[in-house]
Amino acid sequence: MAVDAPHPQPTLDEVAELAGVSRSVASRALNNAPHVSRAKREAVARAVRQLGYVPNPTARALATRHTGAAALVVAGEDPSIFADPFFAQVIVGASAALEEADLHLMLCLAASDRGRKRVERLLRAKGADGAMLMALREDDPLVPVAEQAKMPVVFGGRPVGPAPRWYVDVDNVGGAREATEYLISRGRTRVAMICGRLDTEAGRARYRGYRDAMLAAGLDPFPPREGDFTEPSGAAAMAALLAERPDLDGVFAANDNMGAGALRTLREAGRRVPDDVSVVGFDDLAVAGLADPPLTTVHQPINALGREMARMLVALVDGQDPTPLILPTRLVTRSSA
Amino acid sequence: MAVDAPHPQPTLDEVAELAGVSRSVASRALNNAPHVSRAKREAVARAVRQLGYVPNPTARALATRHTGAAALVVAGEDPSIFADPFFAQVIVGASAALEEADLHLMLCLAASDRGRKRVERLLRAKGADGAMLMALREDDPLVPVAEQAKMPVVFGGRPVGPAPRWYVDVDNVGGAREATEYLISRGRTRVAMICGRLDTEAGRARYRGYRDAMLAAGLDPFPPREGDFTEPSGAAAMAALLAERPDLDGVFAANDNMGAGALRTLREAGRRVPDDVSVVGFDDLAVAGLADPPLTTVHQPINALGREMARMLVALVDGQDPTPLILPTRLVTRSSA
DNA sequence: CCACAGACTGGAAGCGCTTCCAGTCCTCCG
DNA sequence: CGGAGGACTGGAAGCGCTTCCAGTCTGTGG
Repeated sequence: MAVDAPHPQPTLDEVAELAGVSRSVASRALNNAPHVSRAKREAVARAVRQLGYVPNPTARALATRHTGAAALVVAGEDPSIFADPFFAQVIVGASAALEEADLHLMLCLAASDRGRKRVERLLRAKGADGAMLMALREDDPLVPVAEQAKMPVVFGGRPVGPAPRWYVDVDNVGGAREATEYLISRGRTRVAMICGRLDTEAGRARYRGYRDAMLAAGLDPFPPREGDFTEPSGAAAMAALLAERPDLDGVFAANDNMGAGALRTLREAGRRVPDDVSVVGFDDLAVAGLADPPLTTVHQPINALGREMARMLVALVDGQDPTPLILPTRLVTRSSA
Repeated sequence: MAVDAPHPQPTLDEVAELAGVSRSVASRALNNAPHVSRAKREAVARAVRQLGYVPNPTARALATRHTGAAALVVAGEDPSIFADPFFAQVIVGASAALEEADLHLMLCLAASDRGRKRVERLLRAKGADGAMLMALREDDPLVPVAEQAKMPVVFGGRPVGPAPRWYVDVDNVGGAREATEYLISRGRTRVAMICGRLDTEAGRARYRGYRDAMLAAGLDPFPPREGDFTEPSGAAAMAALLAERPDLDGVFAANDNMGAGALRTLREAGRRVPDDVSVVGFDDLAVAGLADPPLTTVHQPINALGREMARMLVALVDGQDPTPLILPTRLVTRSSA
């Protein structure tokens, strides 16, 4: 039963007074730290209940120098990048892991200049205990910001350039290679690739995997045909590819969205999938299963990506020094190849 | 050029000292408050630059009693509800509006018991300046929590039961009515509905709109056939419906996911869409355009929903008293009906 | 019976910033 | 030329919590 508190928001002092102990003891009791007798511990608990006391996180943060929050910043020059269900899954994973460490999640969409400025402030001012950075592009203005950060930073997906100290990534090269090898194993020899943006490491790595597999099989890799990870860009790339190389018999798309776009173009062009052209995607998002025909694709553990990023960050905040992590991918065969 | 600061993290005191002013003046200069001469203002600015000073948000929060953050909490008993791209769009809208008010976004996925506990703490302890609540179900444990909140709370979508003081919602009834009327106008007379969860207000309202339209046209509304807003549940509901009423010629699905599921079942059952059966969805998410055939659906302004929620919250934090808002929907015709 | 660990305790000093308030210094008007 | 306003200024008191530290109070072994 709630009792009217003297103040709208009771403070630790009032709890201490009601419990008949000093503020120090009350504080220790609250954080169940040692050096508090059983009796006082209970008295404090009682007072807390009676007053409906909840510690003020801000004050605690100021005293402990820990905010109790971790930031997840999603870069990209356009906020709509966040509409990709990929991020939602990362968030679910990260959120669960942070919850275990009792950290809150601050989500920063750093698309605009203003947004980036705010992230910079946050990182330099210790507005959180740590940060996870995702979707950085080549020469992303957030890279120097990350270096200036006054807190640990974990990258989700390596940025282009030298690998950072801490990151979690997915085996993009291996996944792309496997996808391409699969197409080749199905007898495809003229396999094109619709790349993702080549100013992202994922985009590059997936093309590398494709090229490696093609070369290893003694086939000619197609030059990179760049899309921007969206469905329309995949459709457009497919159309261009078809015009240039009408004889192609396989396509590896750097993600499912573009794969779905490719399927649409192929359908409209009257090519049968997989009979005339086989298609493989990457990501294994819902769209892959919904596409027509359902898209064979490279599954990446997105949820785990978020979870491991968060865990790594928690370890760092705890003063440990975790090692980078690369998560495995796996081919999921459906009917498009 | 960065200069080594005396402390790893310079404080306002050091800035003041370097600028040769008192801390009060430095503080005022920083927040460009009045009563600071031009000269000192500049001196402070110079010192800030020289020291690379960034104010500590926590200390500021403690002093001002404003955290500078707003919480967006997504209820639901299963974290995977968040995978619905709907939320990503809300976030993009809310994030942009919060950015304008210079508030950070804390994202709380309150699916687990533990998660709810943390939300409760956050709301009762003033861990943020305000909160936006979404996806509450009937008798959601978060409703009482919201009432105890020591901060303004805006609801995204009315919860079941009495309307809260502040909310932003979409015209679910009107949208559903329009969708149903459209089906009827296309000559459909045996129109079934695949409802969303009826323990949500959106689920109920959309069924109400459907029923209203049917009755107004002198047709018999089907009893509610409940799904849970996912694609498989839509497919299952469609199968059940087909078994029960093989003669149906129209289906209104309470969202696009279920609409897509219905399309799949219809295709597998050999029914032609829209020739044999017309289908209309709700949401106008990407899946609607990607479905086969592309889904006619009720567009709801999801981005605006997030934006307006955030704006309303900002107004409340500023001490204003905004009025609830209901956003209009609009029918988007594609080829499924 | 006394000295001494060791468990408790509470006073006090912060954490870094805002803001009230009493004072100082000008300037301008009557 | 005196005094009333104003514009500035900086000292000091918080915001609510943690934590160091010196002191108190046990109980125990010698």
